[in-house]
Amino acid sequence: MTRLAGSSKLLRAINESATLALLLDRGTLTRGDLRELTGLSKPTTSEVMRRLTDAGLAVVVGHTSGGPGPSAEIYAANPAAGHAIAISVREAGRPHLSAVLCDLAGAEVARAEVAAAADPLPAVTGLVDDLSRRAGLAPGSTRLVQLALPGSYDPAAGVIRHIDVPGWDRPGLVADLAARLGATVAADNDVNLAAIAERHHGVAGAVESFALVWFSGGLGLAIDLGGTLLRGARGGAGEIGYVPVGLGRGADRTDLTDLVGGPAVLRLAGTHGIAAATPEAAVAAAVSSADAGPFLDALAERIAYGLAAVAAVLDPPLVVLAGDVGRAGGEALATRVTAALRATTPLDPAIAVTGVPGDPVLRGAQAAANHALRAQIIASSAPR
Amino acid sequence: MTRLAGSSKLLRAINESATLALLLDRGTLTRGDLRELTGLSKPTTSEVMRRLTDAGLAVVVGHTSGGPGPSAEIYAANPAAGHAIAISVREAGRPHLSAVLCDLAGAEVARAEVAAAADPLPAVTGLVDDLSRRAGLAPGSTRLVQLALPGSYDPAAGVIRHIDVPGWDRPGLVADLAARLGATVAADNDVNLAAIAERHHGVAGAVESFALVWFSGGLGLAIDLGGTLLRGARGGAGEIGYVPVGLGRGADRTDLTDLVGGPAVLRLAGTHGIAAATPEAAVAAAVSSADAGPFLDALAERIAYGLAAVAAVLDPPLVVLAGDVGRAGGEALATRVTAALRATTPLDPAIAVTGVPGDPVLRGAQAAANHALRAQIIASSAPR
DNA sequence: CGGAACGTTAGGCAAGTTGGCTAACTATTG
DNA sequence: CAATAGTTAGCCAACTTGCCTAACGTTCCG
Repeated sequence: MTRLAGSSKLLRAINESATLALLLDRGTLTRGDLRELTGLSKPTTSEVMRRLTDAGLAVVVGHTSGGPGPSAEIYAANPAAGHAIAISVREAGRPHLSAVLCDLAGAEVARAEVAAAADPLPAVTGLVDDLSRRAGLAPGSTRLVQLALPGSYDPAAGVIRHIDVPGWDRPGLVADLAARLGATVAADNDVNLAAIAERHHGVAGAVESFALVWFSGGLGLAIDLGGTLLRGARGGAGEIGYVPVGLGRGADRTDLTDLVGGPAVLRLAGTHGIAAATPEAAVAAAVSSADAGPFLDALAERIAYGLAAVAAVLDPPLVVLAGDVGRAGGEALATRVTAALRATTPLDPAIAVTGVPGDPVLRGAQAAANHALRAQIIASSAPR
Repeated sequence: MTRLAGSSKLLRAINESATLALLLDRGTLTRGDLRELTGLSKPTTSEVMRRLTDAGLAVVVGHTSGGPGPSAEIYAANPAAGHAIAISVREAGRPHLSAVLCDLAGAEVARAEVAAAADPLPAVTGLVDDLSRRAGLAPGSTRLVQLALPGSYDPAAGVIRHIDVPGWDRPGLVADLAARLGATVAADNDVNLAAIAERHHGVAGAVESFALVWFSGGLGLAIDLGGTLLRGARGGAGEIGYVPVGLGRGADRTDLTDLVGGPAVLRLAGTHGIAAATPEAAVAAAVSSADAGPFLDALAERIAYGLAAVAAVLDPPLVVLAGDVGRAGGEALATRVTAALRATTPLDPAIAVTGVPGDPVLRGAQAAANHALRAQIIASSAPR
């Protein structure tokens, strides 16, 4: 609980934050709208807007017309009041960075892709400077950088774990980046950010909670509980590759990675006479061919096994199949998984295919960056 | 986000709530302490305390002495400002209710146990009236009733699911109770409430999050994430009895209940030559005997299998073994489970035995009731 | 059909209310 | 006597109510 107490300054700060938050949420509002939404009086609303525009946080974007009376000014949060950069990091032979610079309104201002050098520090700072210059921003005016990582970030220890990209596992890297950039640097798992994209741009817009299963070379799970992501003790929640299958021990031991990890999917495709270079290609081939039902059925059964364990622990109303393999499987795979799950357990979450177009990880990072930037701007409008 | 805006009245409400919350949290405080904690000035602190005492929410409980200057008044939240009742419901041949009435400070005022009639409505109202009368409270002065149920409550549908106690599955029962009692009625799963007890009185006081596994006749899991419990889409989170074991289908299918449910534990004990009437008796016998290692090892291995699935999804820093069987197993079982888990998975949550004495469900319900009552009182001190 | 009157709405200004702060003062106790 | 608890008085900041002006669309009469 926020234990706040204070005097008139606090009141002013509260009212300004509330007004700015409304502008950010709803886009454009007139003074009259704000008056109704905040419950404040006309003079106060005017004063608050005067302060917000003076501070460069709000701008007049138009005038009403058509009705009786004078035209009212339409306000919006100033899109240029802050900028954030989302960076997706992945390993593709060498470190590869995709980045988007967007403004406070969430609009994309600049975009870049680089095959980076080994040392992350100059790679990221160079990318940030490049984007800022191309967007015509003063260097250092980016207030927030969101990293999407193929690993898990432990903020308590300040270290990125389980990451295969060289140089990125150095302790203190995130803090060093923040110091060098003069910006807040947030870091999160790529699958978690894909889940954020799913909530903003995909099929999970309306649900209270959902779980997103990421099938690709690796295997991952993101758990969204009412809009906040579950991260676990050391950022390790959702490592469902370790879910055990059967009671085997030692060499006999089997886990979910052995069942539906990338190599396992390729092997399964092979036993059904489907040869492909990647698991997603194998699944795509199966979906488009006429007689590949048995392969998909077998794969769905394995996926359903993993989902049964997840559903028994979390009981999510919706499970989204994502990642290259999940997307390639499409509705054909989703309906088979649903059937397999219903046949084996009494739990019945809805199963859907990801609805995010393009690069879900970068889109999710962009959404997360924008969200954090808004929170930062709202908080900064209320000093102390 | 609470989007609040307002005038001086809001300020006063904020300051009063903050002060009352501090009193509830810290027990006893002088005006000077409050001044320091809230940052308010001397006259304002006096005014706030005058209002709180006038409203009967705070009382003077003593005076400082020893230092120079006049003695300062020591304030506390008025324990009699509100009362709550915790009721644990279970099936024992016939419906059985255990109840505790406690005041705002959390102190027990009265206690009752009844083997109740079939209809829950008169049983509960009778119990509440009886406790109130014995505590010398005016009828209807109890503002909050917390129910602990061997089932899951779906607040959206207003129905208690998966409950074996006759009469308690009637739709609308909780709302009817609230109307008849003129009080807020909260309902929660008994294992969830045992987890709350574990946080307040047991071994989970300091951790950020933990999972509590309940071994008894049935099998349950409570997930505490930073003090809030995960409940799932339809209150079904933690139904780990459904976690599948191996890829069998149909009659061949095995789940965790078949492995570590009460009957399964009894059977396992039997194969190791231990005969007992209940699973907890079997485990207790094994722990106290010298040569029952093999049984405990086998049981620990099965438990570790279930925990591996839970840990892969949630990555909790701590797992507490609770319920009759978990408590009977004690440290002997916990160390074996730890070893078995380390041997099979790379995940390494700490494993501990429940540290809650007495009836953990009722204690947890009492803690939950007290917490909700405090929130209610704080909220009611800030009108609108 | 054109223009003036009317009603409606945006926004500003002035006076009044509320709540909290500072500073000075009184009272109390080791 | 020195230090501290608590009160009183006056001030300030922020919000509200009520009223005013100006702008705009509509309507109605000449």
